[in-house]
Amino acid sequence: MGRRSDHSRAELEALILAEGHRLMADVGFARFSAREVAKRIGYAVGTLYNVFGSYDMLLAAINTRTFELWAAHLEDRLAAPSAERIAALVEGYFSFAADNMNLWTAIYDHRLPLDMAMPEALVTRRAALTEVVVREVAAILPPETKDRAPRLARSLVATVHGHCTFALNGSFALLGETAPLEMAIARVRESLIAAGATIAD
Amino acid sequence: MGRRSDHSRAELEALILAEGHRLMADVGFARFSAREVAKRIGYAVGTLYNVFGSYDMLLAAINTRTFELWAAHLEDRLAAPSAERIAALVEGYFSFAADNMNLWTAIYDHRLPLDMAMPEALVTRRAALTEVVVREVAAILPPETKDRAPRLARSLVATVHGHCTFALNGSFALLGETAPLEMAIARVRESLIAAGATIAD
DNA sequence: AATTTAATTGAACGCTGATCAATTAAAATA
DNA sequence: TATTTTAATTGATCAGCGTTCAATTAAATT
Repeated sequence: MGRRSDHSRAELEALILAEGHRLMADVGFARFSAREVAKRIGYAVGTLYNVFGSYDMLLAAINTRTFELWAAHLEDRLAAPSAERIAALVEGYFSFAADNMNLWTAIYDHRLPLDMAMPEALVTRRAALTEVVVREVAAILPPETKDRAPRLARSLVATVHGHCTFALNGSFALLGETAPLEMAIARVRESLIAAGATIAD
Repeated sequence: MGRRSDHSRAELEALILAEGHRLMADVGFARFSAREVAKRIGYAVGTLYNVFGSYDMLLAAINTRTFELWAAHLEDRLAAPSAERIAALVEGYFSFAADNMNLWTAIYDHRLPLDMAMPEALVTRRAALTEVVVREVAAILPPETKDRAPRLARSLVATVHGHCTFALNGSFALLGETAPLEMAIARVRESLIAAGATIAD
């Protein structure tokens, strides 16, 4: 068939994704552009559209990759926890966001058009992040209430997300708060203890 | 002086702000443009730049107005609370965001360049929102711990913000959560009770 | 009436996402 | 090998964006 480059379709997709992810990390959502990705990999803009279909789908793919790196980061922290596991989880949430601000921010900056659904495959890959938290929450809930872990875990992720957002966008600093991470950990502990969890320290 | 329109400088600023706010509500952050605002009020683009200095400052002004409407909405809910006051506050946070999605979202979509500080006047006006929450939290804390109200209030706002974000961006729905508001209220109550607050219901 | 002053303009610049007829080269066929 | 078919790739083109600033306009001053 008429391909004329060194790359198979799958390789090309991976190439675009890798360079797109790099560009997003470098310049952030507002300055990201498909043209710049194309220029950096030596292809024309049209090729990116052929491979990903639209700008939105390219962004969705890039952000999904970020989700996966984020989940891996959490697992890293849990593999050699420097604190109690729940605190390590919250710290991992924060440190990934802080160390990858542009990537992390892009996840929430990008919204698909209302008439455009996230492909099932991407949904599944993104869900892995929450699943780590569900597992850890279930592990410390009393056996008879473990079925509450999914809902509680999602709610705690939301709690941490809010604190992380305000920490990184400067809202906390503006209001004089100097220890957002400690605040987030405290709120999560309170809710877990209210749910009957047993936490060390 | 050489003004040639019907509007004083202050009136023109108010006109741009009003129309800009309307456009933001209509089309959202991604489709908002200074050119479209100019077209709608019958001025040239350059005039908006003369009045606001930059696109960023126009957006900051529009979002500050949204903050004020939001705070007013909270006070409305508190004036005739349909539930216990803290629950009414959380409900007010959610309902403003849900009823003004484009405006609410724009607050967090827009970030000033790192080398550009938010004007002090705007910071002050935005802070009014948090002050409502600080006041309500202080009112239910034991007298001897009222000095903890500011930090705790900010943290609870972050908690609610996270839940509201996930509720509106579809994260909760995607994970099967159907009652984000109730979740947020539960988390806030747990933290307030842990801090020794007395809450009705 | 002539001059000064300041508000307002809008063409120009370099960028964006998106499209799609034209081009290219590999694969299939004769 | 020569021809035809097929599909990957291109990039000019379009409409739009934020931003600038010399030129224009009209009000205020002299």
